[in-house]
Amino acid sequence: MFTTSTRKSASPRRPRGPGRPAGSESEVRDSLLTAARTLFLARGFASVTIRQIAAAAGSSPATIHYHFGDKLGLYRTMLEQAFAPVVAALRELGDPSRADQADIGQVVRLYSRMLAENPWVPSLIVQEVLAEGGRFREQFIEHFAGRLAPLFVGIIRREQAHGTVRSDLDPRLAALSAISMTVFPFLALPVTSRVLGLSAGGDATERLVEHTTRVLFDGIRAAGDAP
Amino acid sequence: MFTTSTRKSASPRRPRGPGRPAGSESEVRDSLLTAARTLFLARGFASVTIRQIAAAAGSSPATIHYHFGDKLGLYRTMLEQAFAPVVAALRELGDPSRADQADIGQVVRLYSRMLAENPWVPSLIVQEVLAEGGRFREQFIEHFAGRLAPLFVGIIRREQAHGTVRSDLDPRLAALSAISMTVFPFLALPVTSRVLGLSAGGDATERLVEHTTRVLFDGIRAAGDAP
DNA sequence: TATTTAATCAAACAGCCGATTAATATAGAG
DNA sequence: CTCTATATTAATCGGCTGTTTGATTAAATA
Repeated sequence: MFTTSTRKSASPRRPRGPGRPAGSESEVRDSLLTAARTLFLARGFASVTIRQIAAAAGSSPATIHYHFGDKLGLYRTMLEQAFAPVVAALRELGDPSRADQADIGQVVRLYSRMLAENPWVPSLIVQEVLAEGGRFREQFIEHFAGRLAPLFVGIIRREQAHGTVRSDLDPRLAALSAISMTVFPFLALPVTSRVLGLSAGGDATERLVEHTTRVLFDGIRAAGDAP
Repeated sequence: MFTTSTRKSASPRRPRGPGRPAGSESEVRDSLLTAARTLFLARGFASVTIRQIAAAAGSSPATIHYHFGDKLGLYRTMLEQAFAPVVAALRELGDPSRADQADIGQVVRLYSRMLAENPWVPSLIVQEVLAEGGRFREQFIEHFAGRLAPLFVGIIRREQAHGTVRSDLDPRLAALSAISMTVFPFLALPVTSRVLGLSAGGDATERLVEHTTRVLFDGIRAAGDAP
């Protein structure tokens, strides 16, 4: 057997190994972010290891440290990237120039569609916002809930002044009811899909939105029934 | 200095150490369960270590293994004990002899009070039922959601037949709306307390229940407004 | 009283975690 | 062509995890 024991750079295409890879553009960073997105948003920050992410991306833990410093740095970078379109979509909702024209039904519809199109948002809210010790609660309150909740309350107050919403309701509780009916069905989908047979596809979402707005505005009581 | 280097059992009351403790009744098992209850239900199964539980109970990890086999055994035993009163309270609700008399308002009130009186239930639902990989989802569906959801739907169907609930609603979606408005406010309390200034005490709970039933039955639209 | 059984803990174990180091290989600048 | 900067990995580090072992002490039994 002709063994060449000391091949310096004998193989022009190593399958894997240390050293800068051939090719000018680095694709490893992006694939790490993609893998992190999939795993973090499905299973939460704590229960995903950087070894799992590196393996899913076909890379190594040290490369994560090289590009992102540490696990939290990767998480933050991934979150910013994932949230960018959602932030953009919701920013126009908070735009004061059109906020004083929006009605609750429109807000509910917009929010529901956002949740349906980004199924990882409910998962993130459950694992990193509502759960004790969640690593995203502060930012979520500062950037989203803290702005959207007053927006909701403001819209309801305005509609109460216009006479289109009953004035015997606490506007904060009315906002809470609207948010509950809008958000909870997406959080509880893993359970309701099995105990109520509900699904999540585009058609089901539109039916849910229509139902939610109807119940929110008019309730479930039969018309002829006395209050 | 008179040093007695080999005292065999010189101290009749050691503060702590190996060996069977004096006294016929074992209190260590109970204190372990109490500590596990506090820590598990606040922070979830995964992020609590058995060393933390043992330390909080003034015991040792090996004693946990002796009484409960392993970490999951302790968790299960604690859950059964904690859920016993809740199971008992909800069982009478599912009792067929009175289920055909209950109306949705009563169910919402009962469920809300149960959530308010057992603040760890919302925490458990978030961390171990809704979260991906939660260790309680299957049991929760089997013992609770799987029975209560059909109960809800059944009540709504019956009230639709009686003409007290509008018949143009999908009863499953109507049940979902009722559950959403009942449960979500308790799950989201860590957020809503800060962005809406809501609290959780007994008075606030009663106001919330009254508001929820009102919105659920009659909606938020002003009476004079045309649908 | 002698022996077995029950209950407890300190110490150690194997395994996984995030993070670091040192080696290595390419790209690009001078 | 040489040298430095960049990008990557294998191997390792200290630390923490759930679990196990063995010693130790009291209670129960005979």
